[in-house]
Amino acid sequence: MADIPGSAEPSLEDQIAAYQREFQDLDPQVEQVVSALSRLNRRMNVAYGRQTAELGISNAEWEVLKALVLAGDPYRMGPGDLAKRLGLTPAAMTHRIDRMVAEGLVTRERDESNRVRVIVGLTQSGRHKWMDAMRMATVFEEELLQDLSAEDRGKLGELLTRLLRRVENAQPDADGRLSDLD
Amino acid sequence: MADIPGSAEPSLEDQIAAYQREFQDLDPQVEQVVSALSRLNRRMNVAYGRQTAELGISNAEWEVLKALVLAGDPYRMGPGDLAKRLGLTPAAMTHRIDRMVAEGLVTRERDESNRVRVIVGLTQSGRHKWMDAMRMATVFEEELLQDLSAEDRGKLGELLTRLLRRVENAQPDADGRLSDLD
DNA sequence: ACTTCGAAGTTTAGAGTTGAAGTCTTTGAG
DNA sequence: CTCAAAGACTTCAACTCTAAACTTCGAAGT
Repeated sequence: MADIPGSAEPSLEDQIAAYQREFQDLDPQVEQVVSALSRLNRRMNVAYGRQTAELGISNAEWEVLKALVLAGDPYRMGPGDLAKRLGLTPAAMTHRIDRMVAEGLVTRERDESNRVRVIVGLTQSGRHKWMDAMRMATVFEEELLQDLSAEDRGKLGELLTRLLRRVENAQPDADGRLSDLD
Repeated sequence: MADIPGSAEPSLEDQIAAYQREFQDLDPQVEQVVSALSRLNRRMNVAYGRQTAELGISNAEWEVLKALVLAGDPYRMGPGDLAKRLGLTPAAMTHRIDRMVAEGLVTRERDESNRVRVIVGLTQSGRHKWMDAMRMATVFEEELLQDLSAEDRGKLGELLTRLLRRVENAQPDADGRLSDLD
């Protein structure tokens, strides 16, 4: 038959076993953490993608809405700042805003006090979309953590935050291009 | 001056505070876990990207090498299986393989026993690249977890694995398209 | 055998991104 | 006051991915 061996997605355990087989100096405990983290994050993004798709927006658009809402009250930012925040090039931001203006999620106006600048503002519709997406996301997240006791949740948050702090201190924003936002 | 308010990346705490300000029914403990997870994963990918770039390959190419190595001894897979494994469309896989063949990282041959099939195989050079990338990755990962005791590492791995299991049971591979691999 | 169906890869068209070049304001040095 | 340099955004060309059409080979039915 000469079947090609591996194909469908292996279980986490099988994968770690494969890593150890192919690469001796590997701490399985470390690999467990790293692989689970990566895989979990991926699955979560798939879930978010499904939810935003249901609302008729893309994940990319959701991120722009998030950035604007989290910016606070006037809900306005310049394209350049948005680009930095989302980890995109300004060019990509220009196009993304084009689309979102066409869909009525944001507005684009020139800053009258400094006519080089552009201001992107959230529309009512954009704000509502964000709220809807947020409601769906929190339901999903609550469900995800359902099996964990309050204590475990706290511990998990603390451990992750410690790791995060370590990475952020090690590579202090470097080029400023960090991709997606939370 | 009329400066646009938010711009550079906020700290994790500030961001969670912003979420609570804009969206009342939010469990801060849940949000802490989710945001830290997402952010950490992102930073790690940036780090991996820098490392693979140093070796002259892209993150995308690294993933193909990983899949082939983890497949085990003959280090061969069909493009379709590779695509499923990496969460790409077969079309994207075709192009990716084109590039990697040109760079000498993999070979492409027709399966003589079934001439519809194609077999992608790892070259010596591809295997070495993977080894080099792996060495760099493990150094980084070890450093990342440096502050955590063995006990904490175990606990973290266990908690993440529990979450992962929950997500995987909830959405059992759905379309089979899950994007990147660990 | 002949024909049809299905599976595996490739090709093509379109969406989205990047890096580099271009445009238009603002700033500041002479 | 003028003009060069810097900054903010946009435009352009090249690249990568997706979805859908297409090609080819193999398997199964009649």
